[in-house]
Amino acid sequence: MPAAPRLPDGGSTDGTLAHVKIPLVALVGPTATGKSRLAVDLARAMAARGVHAEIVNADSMLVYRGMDIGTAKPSLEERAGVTHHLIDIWDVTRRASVAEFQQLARRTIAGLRAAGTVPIVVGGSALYSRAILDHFDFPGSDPRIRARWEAELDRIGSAALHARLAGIAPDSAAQIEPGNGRRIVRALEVAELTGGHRPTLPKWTYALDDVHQFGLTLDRAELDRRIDARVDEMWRQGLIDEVRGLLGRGLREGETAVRAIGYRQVVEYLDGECTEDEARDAVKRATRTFFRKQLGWYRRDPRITWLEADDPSNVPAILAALGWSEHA
RNA sequence: GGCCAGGUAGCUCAGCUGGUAGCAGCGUUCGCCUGAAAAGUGAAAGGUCGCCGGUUCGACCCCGGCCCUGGCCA
Repeated sequence: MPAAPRLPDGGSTDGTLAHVKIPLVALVGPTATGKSRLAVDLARAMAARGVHAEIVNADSMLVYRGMDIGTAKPSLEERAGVTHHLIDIWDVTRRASVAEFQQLARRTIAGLRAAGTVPIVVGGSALYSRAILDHFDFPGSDPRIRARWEAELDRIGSAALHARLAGIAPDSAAQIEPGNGRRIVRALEVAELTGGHRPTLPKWTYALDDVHQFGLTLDRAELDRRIDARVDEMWRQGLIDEVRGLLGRGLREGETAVRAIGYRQVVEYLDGECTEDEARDAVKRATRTFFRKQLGWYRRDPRITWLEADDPSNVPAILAALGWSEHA
């Protein structure tokens, strides 16, 4: 049994945590801004104050075992002894699911808090972090129903399927563009499953208590440069070999892992669809596009406190925001 | 030096045997987003069509000259 944490506000610990508020820190923001690093630094800074903190991954691709280089997964050294949850939990053949991840993450967070440990949720997958922190209820899923509608999509096309949806669930149809086959299929699945309409994005209200969300930001041009350098570094570290190995473990059979930036393009190269240089450029481009898309999600969230990437005062700033000032 | 091909959106190109250009691809910007989300999807902004002159009612497209690029021959 670990000892009850000593709280930085000087409060006495009597062995019960019922009266203690354990905050949740969430670090979000675009890729390559140093979220993982900051999370570890923060956890260690907390540890130095006698507060135990652990990291909960909220990145859709770090969950896959063997996808290390291309996902910039923090190495054991980089984790520096801080416990990370929900990394390397699935094989690449497994189809990812936000709803399932939400369950896992919430359970993990609840467990940590119950033990007096501060959860630091880190990840650049906006839907994932929102599903964890916000009011998200997923209506359920049925593979057979899904497969049937997917087959129908292949048969008649998205526009025609959209028309079908309009007849079944007009509200859902009105929210989905006729070209968006994937979402149309899902809406039909939900309609059939529940008889109702699919839910839409919730307001900016946390479902969990005492959430403190911080976003890392960086000048776009600088981020572009950083991404180029990082992709080159991935190549040097052997991304292609990593992908080769994963192909032997069924990467191609999975539906989500193969879509990951870096992996998709290298698979295309290995399939002879493009040259190695073209693949590398494609990875850079895709990553740049990706972070712009991430920015779109986060900059709309009014709850996020923004921090400049790599600013050495970020850790103290976060601690101060939690009310744990330096000389408390 | 000669010959050939070409100089059209930020990039790669399409186009018209003359009536001021393309829903093009990539990029950029902005938007949507509840079980694949590093996914999926919608829209917008970008061009004095290498330069100068000529022919013509009118030229990006025809003619002449020049500049530049690539290739071939010397």
